[in-house]
Amino acid sequence: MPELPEVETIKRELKKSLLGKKIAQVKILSAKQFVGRLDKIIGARVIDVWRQAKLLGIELNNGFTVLTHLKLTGQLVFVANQKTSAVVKMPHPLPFADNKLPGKTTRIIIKFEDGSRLFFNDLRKFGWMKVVENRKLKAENLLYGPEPLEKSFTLDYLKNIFAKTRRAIKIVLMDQTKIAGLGNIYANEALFKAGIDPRRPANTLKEGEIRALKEAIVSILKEAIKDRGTSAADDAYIQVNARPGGYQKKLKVYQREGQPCFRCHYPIQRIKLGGRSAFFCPHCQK
DNA sequence: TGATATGTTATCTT
DNA sequence: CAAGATAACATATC
Repeated sequence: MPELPEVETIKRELKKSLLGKKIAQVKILSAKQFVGRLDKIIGARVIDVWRQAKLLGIELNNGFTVLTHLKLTGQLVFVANQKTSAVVKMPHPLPFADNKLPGKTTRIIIKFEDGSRLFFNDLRKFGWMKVVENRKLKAENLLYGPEPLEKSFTLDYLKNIFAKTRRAIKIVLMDQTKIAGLGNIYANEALFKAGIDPRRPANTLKEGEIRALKEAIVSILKEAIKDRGTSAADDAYIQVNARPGGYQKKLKVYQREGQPCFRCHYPIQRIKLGGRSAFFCPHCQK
């Protein structure tokens, strides 16, 4: 599912594809997933594409931004200008989208003046697109903690937030108001790399463990971005060109229940934490 | 067939 | 009241 590295990958590709393009038409096939005034974006040009946490912003030249959250199963696929607007057959299998564009999970289509199209597919309809005036974006920004790949993500900050709660460390890692962009895949992977049991109350972590965890988060996210994200089993995530990412080959614990730990060969366990699956090695993670 | 998975938010509980 | 826990959302898959 799209977490920080996946949304970052989408952002980089979209920026290359969309900069300067003028929105000509928007087809909304699932009304509840498009929020705000459509007339505010027709005729506007894309001047920037940015990411905060798992949120994507497409900034226009008229003071408005199209915010997008992919939630669990959202996909953004860009198809360059074609002569006709007929259905596109994709060269690579498209998870949950019928391998056609538009497909049965296509919810919104943004058409640009040059004939190119951006398809927003979403099997489960949890994702959304929202037209927001730039000056109202600050309210959205306040919802998120520091970005793990920016300077504000310091050891002192982590020591501080962990000391204040006895919630399980994995739940704190996935709390977007504390740290921006970590979801189930990378929270599990980072805890394995740092050798920390996901159930540990956050306020019991020692300074050395927090340092190791911080280092694990940063190195794993960087590596996953380099590999253009994780397209795990039954996962909707694909790149803007519809190809899968590559980091699923490097997963150490996520979706590996019952398989041997790469470090000690003990079977990886799966438990429920806060209603979500936690994968870990009981032997290597204390 | 009914449980399961998933990120976020709304709502309930402690 | 605030922190923490849980339900709700949609829908294909097993």
